[in-house]
Amino acid sequence: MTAERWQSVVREIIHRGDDFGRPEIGKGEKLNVEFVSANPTGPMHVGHTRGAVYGDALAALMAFAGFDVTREYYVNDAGGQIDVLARSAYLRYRESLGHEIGPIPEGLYPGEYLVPVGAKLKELFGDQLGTKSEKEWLELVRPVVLEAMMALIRADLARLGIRHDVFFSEKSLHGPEGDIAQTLDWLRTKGLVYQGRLAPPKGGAPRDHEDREQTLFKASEFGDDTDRALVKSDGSYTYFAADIAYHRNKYLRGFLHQAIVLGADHGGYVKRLQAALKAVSGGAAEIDVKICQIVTLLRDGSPVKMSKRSGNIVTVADVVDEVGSDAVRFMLLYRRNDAPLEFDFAKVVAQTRDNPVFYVQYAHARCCSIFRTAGVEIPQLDLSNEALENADLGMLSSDADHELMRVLGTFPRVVDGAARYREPHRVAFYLYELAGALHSMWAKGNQDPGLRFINPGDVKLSTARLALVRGVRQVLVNGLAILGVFAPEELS
RNA sequence: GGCCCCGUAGCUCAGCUGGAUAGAGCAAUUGACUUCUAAUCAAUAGGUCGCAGGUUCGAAUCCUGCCGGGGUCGCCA
Repeated sequence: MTAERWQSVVREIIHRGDDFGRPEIGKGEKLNVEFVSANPTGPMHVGHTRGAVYGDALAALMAFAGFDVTREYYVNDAGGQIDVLARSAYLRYRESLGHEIGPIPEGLYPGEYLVPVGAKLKELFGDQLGTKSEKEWLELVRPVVLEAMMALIRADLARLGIRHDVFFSEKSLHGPEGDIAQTLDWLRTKGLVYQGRLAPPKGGAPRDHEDREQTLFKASEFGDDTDRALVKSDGSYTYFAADIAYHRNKYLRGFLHQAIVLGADHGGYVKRLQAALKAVSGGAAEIDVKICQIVTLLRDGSPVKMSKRSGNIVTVADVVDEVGSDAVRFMLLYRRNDAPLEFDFAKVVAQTRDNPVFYVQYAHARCCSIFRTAGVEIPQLDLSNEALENADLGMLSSDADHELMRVLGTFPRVVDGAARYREPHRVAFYLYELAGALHSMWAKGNQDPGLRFINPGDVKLSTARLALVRGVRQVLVNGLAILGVFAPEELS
């Protein structure tokens, strides 16, 4: 009885192909997944990698589950750090004009990646910037260096196979008629903004607490721990004010479902974000804030020391160049997002069972190899989907057959759970299990020829077994697609 | 001090959305290559699920307290 169910699973896989296992939970509703959103002040470093990969896989998973997904990157191009960046680039500009700049002053970005930006500024402006006031040249330098940094970041994301649909500028929210102003007006009409004082935080050491009257948002009415400041003492908006406007903007664009991927250091930001969206959407929109815990890089068993001051940072590019995008992605996804993770270069490069990436990819390659061999050993075999769907699957009666079919049959449930709880790692673990079941049956075929996938003396059995292998391959393809990991036809 | 995350085999981690004897890989020991690619497989061994209570027919899982590790507590971004 269960055997019949399993057989129907194999048939269903072949029939539905890339759609097999698709959970029907999104119903075409719009979902915005915001991830990475690294500050555009330099290339991406490893710290960003986990959130980038997790966010991308989450987006793919939710798309597979039927959501209309938008991948979004919030560009923090409005803060004081952009001026610091522009000054740093200006220094490189002077350097490219032949001025002696000496060591990069404390507080500016020392990275070599700004050298080409200096040259670009020279190309664009000649020696004219030196004749202008700082206010003037900042205006000219900012957009140039910003674009250059975003180009670096896009290139880093591309290395990981990540592509965002929308790059949303924080700066575009500012201005007298901008979203922030409009949002604050709207909040005022709802009585959610007031002038008041905040009690100093208990314990700890508040660095900058000023007991003064200020413009506050009633975040505590929506579940936050305290009310939050909206305007700085110089009259400009706080980062949070912009963020409220940004999430309202997403809501007004029709995103009733939102997800955002943040690093562990932003854990304290969760409540206020949820409060903000609750307030601006009147409770109509929900945001799922996913926190990625830190990654410890290990080389030869000991942590890789990084120091920003000495410029000794490991970048995304470094890691991808060393181990490859597939290995990086799979290893980072082979762990719950909210658990800390050790990333050991030696293990990630190893092509053994120690490394689940190659184990799973090898399973896919093995499926392909079986089909190549089958075409040679039994030329009269019909390997079309139609023929395999109509194979006599009752021939698949060994324990190994049953185990493999059983694992195949659990794929839809695994994906459904992964999508519901936004946990792509479940798919990664599942693929590992499926790969194991295939490798195991393969090895049994070495002992017992009756368990081989290809039996030249028995076309009927071979057809059934190949239908099974086609099913395994299809599920590996569907799962790897969610993770964004390549499914190779052979390993070289 | 408040809030958040973590504590499961020597190591790295699943299981946490209550169900049956708690799982996998690595490391250790032992076997399988004239193969449908052994980049693989099979077997042995290894655990008071941080501690103590509570809820329940039943707890690694839910609740409370404590211990240990990490993060965070700005008008920064």
